[in-house]
Amino acid sequence: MRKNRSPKPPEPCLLTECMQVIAGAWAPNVIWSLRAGPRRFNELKTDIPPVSSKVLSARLSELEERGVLVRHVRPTSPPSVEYELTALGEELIPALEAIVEVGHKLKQLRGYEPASEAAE
Amino acid sequence: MRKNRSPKPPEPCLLTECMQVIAGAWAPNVIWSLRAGPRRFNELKTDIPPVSSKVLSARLSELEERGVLVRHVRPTSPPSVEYELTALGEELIPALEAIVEVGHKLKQLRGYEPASEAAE
DNA sequence: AATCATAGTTACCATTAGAAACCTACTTGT
DNA sequence: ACAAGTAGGTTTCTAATGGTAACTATGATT
Repeated sequence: MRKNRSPKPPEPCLLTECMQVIAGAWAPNVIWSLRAGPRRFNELKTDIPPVSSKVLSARLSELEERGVLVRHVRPTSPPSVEYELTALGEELIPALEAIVEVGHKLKQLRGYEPASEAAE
Repeated sequence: MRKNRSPKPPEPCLLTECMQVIAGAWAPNVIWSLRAGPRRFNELKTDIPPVSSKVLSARLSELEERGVLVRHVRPTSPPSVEYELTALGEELIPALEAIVEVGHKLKQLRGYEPASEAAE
C-alpha cells in the first residue's frame, strides 16, 4: 500500500467552514447584491430573479443567524425591511470577487471544451 | 415607488455561472484535493472524510461532465482510477484559495459574534 | 369597500444528500 | 480450491433542501 503521493491539503476544513457560511441556494447572490449597500426584500428579489420569496426568506434568516447580515425593520407605512452586511459579511466579498473573476475565464475556456450536454 | 438606490451589481450572472460549476455537495473539496496533483477515488474519500461513496461518485461524474476534471483508468491489477484537474479545473483554484483565506478571518470574527445556535 | 404594496408564510411536490449494504474483478492467504 | 481483502463503485431507503403557487396581515390609496 502506498502512502499519500501528493502532499495532502493542509487545511481542508477551512474551505468547508467558509463554504458553510455561504451555503444554501442563492446565498452568494444575496451577499453579492448587498455588497454595494443595504437592500430591501423586494429589491433582492428583483436582483436575483429566479429566487422565490420562500427561499429568499429562508436564506436571509440563515445568513442573519450566521452573522453575515443584519435585518433592520423601519417603521414606515408598510413596514420596510432592510438587510445589510455585517463586518463578517464583508469579509466574504473578496472570495465572491474571485469567483466572479473565474466566471469570466470560464466563458473563454468553454469555447474550447464543449463538455456540456451535447454528448449523447 | 423608488428606483434602485444602490448601483446594481453589473454581472450577477457570472457569479451564478461559476457557482454552478462548483455546485453540489463536496465539489469544492474535491477540486481542492486535486489541486496538488491527481488522486484516486479512495484517496479523495479519505481526504474528505464525511463524503460517502455515492456522493463522491456522483460529484466526480458531474465534474467530469462539466470539464473540471478528467478520469483516467489505469490497467493495473485491480484497475485503478485517477482523477485530475483540467485546465478549466485549475482556473477554479484561485477562487477556492480566496475562500480558504476568508476561512481564516472568519475564525477571528466568530470570537466576537456568537450568533450561532446558542439562541433559544 | 375594494384594491394594492410590502414582507413574508404555508402547503405540496421534486430533487438532492446521507447512511448502510451490496456488487464485480482481481489478488492473496491457507 | 476456497475464503477474504482491495478498488471502485451501485443500490436502497430516508431526511433535508429547493421550487411553485397560493395565501396572509397591515396600512395606504381609490
